[in-house]
Amino acid sequence: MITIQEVFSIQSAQKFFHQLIMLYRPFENRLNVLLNKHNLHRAQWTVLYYLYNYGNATLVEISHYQGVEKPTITRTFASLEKLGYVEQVAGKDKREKRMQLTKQGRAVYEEVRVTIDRFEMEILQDTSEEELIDFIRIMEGIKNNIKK
Amino acid sequence: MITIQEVFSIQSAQKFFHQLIMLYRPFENRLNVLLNKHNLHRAQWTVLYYLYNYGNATLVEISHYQGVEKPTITRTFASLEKLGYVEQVAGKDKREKRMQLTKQGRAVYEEVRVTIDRFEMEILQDTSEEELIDFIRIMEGIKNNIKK
DNA sequence: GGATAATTGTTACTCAAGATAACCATTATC
DNA sequence: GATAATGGTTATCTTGAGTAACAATTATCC
Repeated sequence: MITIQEVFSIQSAQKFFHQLIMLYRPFENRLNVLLNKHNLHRAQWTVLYYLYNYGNATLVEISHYQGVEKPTITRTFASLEKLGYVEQVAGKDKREKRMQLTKQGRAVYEEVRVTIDRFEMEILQDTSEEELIDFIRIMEGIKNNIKK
Repeated sequence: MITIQEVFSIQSAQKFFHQLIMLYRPFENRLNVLLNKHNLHRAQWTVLYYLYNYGNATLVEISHYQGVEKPTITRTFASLEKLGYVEQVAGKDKREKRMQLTKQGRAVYEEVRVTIDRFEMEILQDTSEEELIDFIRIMEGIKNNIKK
């Protein structure tokens, strides 16, 4: 039984999904332009973000968090290690490869952070704090529904 | 001069951006799983969406709309043409290559639409119509700010 | 306590989707 | 009519992801 209310919802949902897709690509483009100036890419940046905010992590942790497969993170770790931005920490296992930011990695993160913050403020200039908080809450809910 | 209010905003903005990135990837994964059942990918689907809702379009139109370069759309058009989902329409130019959905293309769109709608409803189940509409409005604003 | 299962990570290979650069036709403009 | 702009293509490269198969280590279960 389809009600008028549900019909409206389907249309809004369609529009929402389409907007999300259409928003993401130009957003990632702009982000990558900023990151390229620091010889970084989006995938590396998200790992730096995680390590900066959560201390250290294993490959499996990050791959779960980001919803990608393990080999993807293996490569990202390897590239960040090569750049000297991350290093290994002893885990409780011989299997575990626990990573954390190096001093240089933290410095780079903070440097790039300034650029990204400026970009964020530019993009979100018309958005109020309240809207942003609502937005974040909704996104978290959606993310949980996706992972189910 | 940084006020407390602005400091909060920066933190919200950081979180917002991170959530957007973290949301998008699993979302695209799930979407692609659905689309793969119909031998489609996200990039093709967005073109089908555009043509279904806007009638017909040139390569340049779509590349502007999606914020990607022309060669990307050349390939997407080519693959959709090969599948028999789109066809050329006469434009006002000999240069223009104006595309529209074929009968089959429209049928496929509508068929896939049902699957996608179900997915959308599942993901957005906790979100109200009002929140959705707010969300769409904010995303449109952000998209405009990005394109500047 | 030892066989089996699970976990952590890697390597090799493939693919989607995008970018850039250089180019050809065609149409506009000066 | 020469030059610039527009629409589109081709060739080549890169990022970032996936799958499959595997090795090493640790947990579990009989």
